[in-house]
Amino acid sequence: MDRTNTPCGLDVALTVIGGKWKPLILYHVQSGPTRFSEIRRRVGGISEKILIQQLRDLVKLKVLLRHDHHCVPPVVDYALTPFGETLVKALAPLCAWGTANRDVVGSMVASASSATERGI
Amino acid sequence: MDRTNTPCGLDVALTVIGGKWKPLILYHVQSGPTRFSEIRRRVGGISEKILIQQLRDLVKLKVLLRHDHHCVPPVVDYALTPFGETLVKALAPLCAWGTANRDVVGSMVASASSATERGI
DNA sequence: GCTAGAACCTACTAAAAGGTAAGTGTGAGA
DNA sequence: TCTCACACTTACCTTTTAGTAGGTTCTAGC
Repeated sequence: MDRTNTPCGLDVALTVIGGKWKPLILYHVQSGPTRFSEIRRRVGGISEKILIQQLRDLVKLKVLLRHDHHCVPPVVDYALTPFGETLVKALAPLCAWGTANRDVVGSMVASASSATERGI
Repeated sequence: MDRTNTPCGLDVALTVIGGKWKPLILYHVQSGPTRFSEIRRRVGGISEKILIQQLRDLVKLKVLLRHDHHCVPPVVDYALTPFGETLVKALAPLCAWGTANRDVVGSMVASASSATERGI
């Protein structure tokens, strides 16, 4: 899915934060370096496989920095890069919008799906 | 995919603008009421089925307003609602971020995929 | 010795999203 | 009459994304 060649920058942004869990990961990592297991606990409901996959994606995109402490048992933490911080800053208004409109959107999603379930 | 019950508002926002084409649709509609065929031409590369699906989603979420002129051959246009405009405003910084970082992200996506293609 | 926890990996499966190709009814222009 | 454009709909297929269930290597604690 190459969405990096359109007039609208949102496509670029969505290649970075698209997916079910990436925004949540970013949200829970912005407070500072966070360990893998800590992210998993905070996010909740995510499988390890998916979490690793998404973290790797974000590292490849240079949004997150992976810091392996090279000890046994393993200790690894993830933190925002400066680039990642610019992204999080750009994300803030959208996050606020979502928070302000959670109930509105939630009820509309619910009514839309119940309507289609009833075949309307 | 219910993402409307998390501490982070981004999930709410992504239920609205998630998907391959929605941001692009929003982008091309923000200038004023736009006809279906005009949106299709502007977006480019989208199939009619998907465009209709996405437009319907956005109408259900009360982000867009569908105006059917009830004439034959059919004339229908889509415009942002006031609610949709608050969303577009919240989206602006992210859009700017994407535009500013298109080349950076694009090259990183490219190098990441070529790396995996080579089995690295 | 046995278990738990750390941070992963691998195969397989399920669900969601997107895409293709066809068809609908109508009227204006060639 | 024939075709085109309009705004869709339907059935079917492919791709992408997410989830499940197992395994690995190592150490500390019981």
